[in-house]
Amino acid sequence: MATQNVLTPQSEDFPRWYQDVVAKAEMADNGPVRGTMVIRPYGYAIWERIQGEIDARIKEAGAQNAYFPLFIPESYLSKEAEHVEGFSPELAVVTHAGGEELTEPVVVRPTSETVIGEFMAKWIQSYRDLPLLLNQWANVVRWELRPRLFLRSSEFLWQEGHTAHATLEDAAAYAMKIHTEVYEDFLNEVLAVPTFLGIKPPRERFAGARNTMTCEGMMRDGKALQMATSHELGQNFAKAFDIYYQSEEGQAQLCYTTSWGSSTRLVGGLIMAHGDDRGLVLPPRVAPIEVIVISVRDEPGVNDACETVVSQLKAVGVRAQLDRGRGSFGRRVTDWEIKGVPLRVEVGPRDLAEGVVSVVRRDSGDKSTIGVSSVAQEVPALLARIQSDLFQRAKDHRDANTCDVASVAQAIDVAQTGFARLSWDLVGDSEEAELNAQALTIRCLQRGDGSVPESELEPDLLCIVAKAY
RNA sequence: CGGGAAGUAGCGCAGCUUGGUUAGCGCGCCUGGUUUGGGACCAGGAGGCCGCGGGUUCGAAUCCCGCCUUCCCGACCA
Repeated sequence: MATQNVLTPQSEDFPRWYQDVVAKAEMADNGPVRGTMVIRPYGYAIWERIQGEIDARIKEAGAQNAYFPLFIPESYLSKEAEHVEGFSPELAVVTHAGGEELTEPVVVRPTSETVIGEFMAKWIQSYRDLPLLLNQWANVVRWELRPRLFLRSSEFLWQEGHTAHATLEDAAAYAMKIHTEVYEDFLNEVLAVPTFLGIKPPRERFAGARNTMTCEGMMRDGKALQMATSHELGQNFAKAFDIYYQSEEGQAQLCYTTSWGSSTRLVGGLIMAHGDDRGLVLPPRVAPIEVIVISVRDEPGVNDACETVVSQLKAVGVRAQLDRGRGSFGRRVTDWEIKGVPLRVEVGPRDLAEGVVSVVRRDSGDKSTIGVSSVAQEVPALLARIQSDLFQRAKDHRDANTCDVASVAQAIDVAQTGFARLSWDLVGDSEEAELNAQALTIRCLQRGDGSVPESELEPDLLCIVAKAY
């Protein structure tokens, strides 16, 4: 029987394909309140793997986890002028509680610079208290105008790091450290998504920051997605919240702070960076199930062999799960493909008679047989291969769809289907407005060698222009 | 929030123009049986405030008004 489309093909309607995958892979549902999201177990399992990998890197970078309240006094937001201006339009504000009107409304945090700043001021006395390196895993609320599951929901889950330092140089170096050693490393090594690192042009900066860094990934449709961000906040928040320390010389000095975050949007990016017309394609390192072992027939000899294979895989640390045959074989295969399980092991009587099992890669569809006794040896290597092939495939796709251009007009043309890279000198205010009018944005600024500049004023910078999610 | 489209069973849709008995179809779901190497088949069955509220009418899924939600394109954004 011919395989037919279970999902809308990407080429026909990419946004529709995305929604089909989210629904059919059982990742998430819309919540009852506009813009909210119910994350289903399979989607949440992916998020938990993302959390684990990012959390380990954050701790390796020296930050500690803490937790701050969901509710923030409205007055805190107003303490930093740009910050309040940036976030006011999308705040959810609680005016009534306990059956009474509150004397001061409280906002549901859209981000936590303000509360954390308040407590940093309390906790920091001396230069010996610096740097103070904090992170929290939390939910935040931003009343978005156009929500999309995972990519932009009114409430989302994220980690937000907040640090205070004695000097600008130290703060800048730490923000960069997080950007490369946590975010870039995670995106490349775990999500298998190559990214362009750079700084945001002034107009796209975080509200209250003096510099915003970004990791921009390319989706299968050529659009950009900001996958993580790090901000140097200078002394803006330190001034607003009186974050002072006493220096070695006994002087009161203002701190320099940073903040940095990554969210459940990463799940959306993961879907769009690797997925194909058959559904999700998960890199093994984020896959809750790396290997699905399918019994072709629900009969004792086959089932016993399946269990042996699963336990051998688990013994070498592979996340393997058994699908014992209930329902048709084709149906089960299709379901696991939609869910993006990287490797499928098919165990059936014909193969077993020859002492082998069939192994099929989700990413390439390549099918091979391996001896039952060598499964535990060969599968981990195969998974590693899939991981690196997926990264390479994503990189090839990105590079093939990134073009150097010499004018804004060419950039507008190229950025319809990919990234355009051009000299930042060519883009003034009116050119930027021209791009924006075409639904294009400057995703980031880079040096010629692809490294991250310190400011937009450096000479000879390049900018990457694209449509974005 | 502006422009467009749409809300009828879990999902996808027909019916509405021209109001009229018990509102249909496909997939899915349940039961039994036969199946299982790429979305199986047969038989039986369950499941509906036709998005919400109001109006017109003897009578509304159908006509009118308001609202809500979802999707697409913008502005905002992780």
